[in-house]
Amino acid sequence: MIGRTHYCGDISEQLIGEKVQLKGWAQTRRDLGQVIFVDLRDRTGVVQIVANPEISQEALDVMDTVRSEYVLDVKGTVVKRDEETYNEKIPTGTVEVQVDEMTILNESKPLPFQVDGETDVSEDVRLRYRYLDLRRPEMRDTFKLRHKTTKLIRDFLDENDFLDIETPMLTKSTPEGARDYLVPSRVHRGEFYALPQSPQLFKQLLMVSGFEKYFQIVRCFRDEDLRADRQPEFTQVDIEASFMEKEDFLSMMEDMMKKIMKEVHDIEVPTPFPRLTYEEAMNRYGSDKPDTRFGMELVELSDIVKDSDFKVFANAVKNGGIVKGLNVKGVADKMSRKEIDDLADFVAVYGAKGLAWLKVEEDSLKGPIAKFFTEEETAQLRKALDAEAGDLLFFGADKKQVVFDALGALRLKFGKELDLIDHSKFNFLWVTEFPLMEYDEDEDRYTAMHHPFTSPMREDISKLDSNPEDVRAEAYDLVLNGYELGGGSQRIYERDLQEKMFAALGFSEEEAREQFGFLLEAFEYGTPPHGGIALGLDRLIMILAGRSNLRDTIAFPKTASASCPLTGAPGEVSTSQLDELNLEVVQFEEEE
RNA sequence: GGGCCUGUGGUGUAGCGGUUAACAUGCCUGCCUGUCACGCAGGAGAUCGCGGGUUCGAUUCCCGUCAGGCCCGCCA
Repeated sequence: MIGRTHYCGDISEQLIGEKVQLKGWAQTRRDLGQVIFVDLRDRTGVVQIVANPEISQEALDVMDTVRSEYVLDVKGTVVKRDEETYNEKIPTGTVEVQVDEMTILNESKPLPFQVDGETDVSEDVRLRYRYLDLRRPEMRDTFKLRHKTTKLIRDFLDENDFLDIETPMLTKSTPEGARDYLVPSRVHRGEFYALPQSPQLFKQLLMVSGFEKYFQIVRCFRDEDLRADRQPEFTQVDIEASFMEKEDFLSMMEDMMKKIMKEVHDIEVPTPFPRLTYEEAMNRYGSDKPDTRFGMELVELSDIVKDSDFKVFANAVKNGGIVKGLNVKGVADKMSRKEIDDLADFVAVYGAKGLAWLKVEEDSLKGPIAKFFTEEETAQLRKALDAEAGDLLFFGADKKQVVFDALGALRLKFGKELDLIDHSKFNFLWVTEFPLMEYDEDEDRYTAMHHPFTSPMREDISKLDSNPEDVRAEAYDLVLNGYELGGGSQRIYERDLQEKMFAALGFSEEEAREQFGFLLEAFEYGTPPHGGIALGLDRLIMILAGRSNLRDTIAFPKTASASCPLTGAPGEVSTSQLDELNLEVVQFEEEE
């Protein structure tokens, strides 16, 4: 090591008596007059250094001027502490370094917030001074974990013959999918590059190229509104393989996740991962990314209530919708009428027009809608919902999607609030058999749920023309603890099937050529069967690090409005820059 | 695009139609040879996000706006 003999975190009882040289930051100073302690921190940890006049008056005088976050160069001797002065809170707490000689390499202004303390600082301030925020051990550890994970992924894929190949950041805008970030071209006036939403098309071209196994840990960009688990630029582990059977591919991905869990958390994740079809996931959890760390599944009740006197239920079924129930165990007496009524507002954001409920008593159901049900219906409801006295039952009756969304969200809300979630669990699962396409009412056509190159399941191909919404895709999402970690699919590689797909999506051959011509052309030159997946690395790290905020896993993230408090991005540019690009900023006014 | 929440010394919070705007921590000065979130004594530090309105009087109530957060739409 140059300039230092050890890292702070390495100082241990093995080194007692040795002269060491350390460099780092002064975390806290405790000045007792004739003896001064400083906790010296580097990226490995903290060790106490001590100065007193018996060792060196000069060092003591320097220590006297040290303040928080001064950068120090310390030479001294490792000594064992008296037993009654051990500090059990730090790994180096049984030893300390007696300072012979100390240089202040740099000073620090008083900090906008304390680096050593808890995270009781607003995120706004943390992001403005991100470089200080990142000094906090908790943050440092997250990025060590991130490095370790990406290294594991690279090593694993390398061992499995995958090649890391880069793809362009400046590429062509395609109309499908998310909104693109655009980059104006100076050379080609009036034209724009787009930053990639993912390297999807390029990785398929690399399959045509014959690389057979490709991966990349790559930045992707989507200009859509943000969420706690969404950033405008994010990192994908992008993987594609030729000639691999789907089952082999999924099992390899399972091995990769298994290895990560073993190395990072020393947890044995059982493989193969459980699988749910999309339909089953929606029916049981009201979500295509179910959190299976707790039960409380949705219960199908349409058949029981389809002829009931409660018109809301009966009509929902009559109009092609469904009725589902959710049994929240044992809370009937813990929730006030107002708390229950407020839940109607909670589900309203998902389009639910109300939230029916019943309290379960020893031999009856109680609540405003109880009177509508016959004895037989009541008995069937109790049985279907496994209702016991003290339970609170909620019902959703509407179009399928509304019921799924509303009850799915309600289930998660109760799961969290009733503390039903075992946070030591890592529940991986595959969700399969997604619909190939969904109807887009705005555009009045079907759009690909994944993307237009996702292969339909063989047995559903015949339905492409007649019942496109019933065609299932050869696609799979990897879900962990209620987060979608990533999604992939087997791709279409046969020309006639691709044409059928485009036709089902309402593309003419010319339109398809126009938008994806280069890929279609490539597909005419010997395309191997292939498929792959893209995993959200930031989300994976977020879950591994036990965070609920994606920003904590990204060194320099953006705020919810996609700006950067540290750099001030985005910002205006000079008129000469605009001139070069042949761009003009028009005055924007509120539109009607 | 829509909804909800937040904005008070550097930081984190309290507060109220009329206050000397409170507390903790940090900062500065002094004292202290075993602290470890050291302690003790003293001190400095706030146009209460910004603009407008209501009012005799607004940090407090109302409207707008900006910034941040969460959610729906959007996004795989």
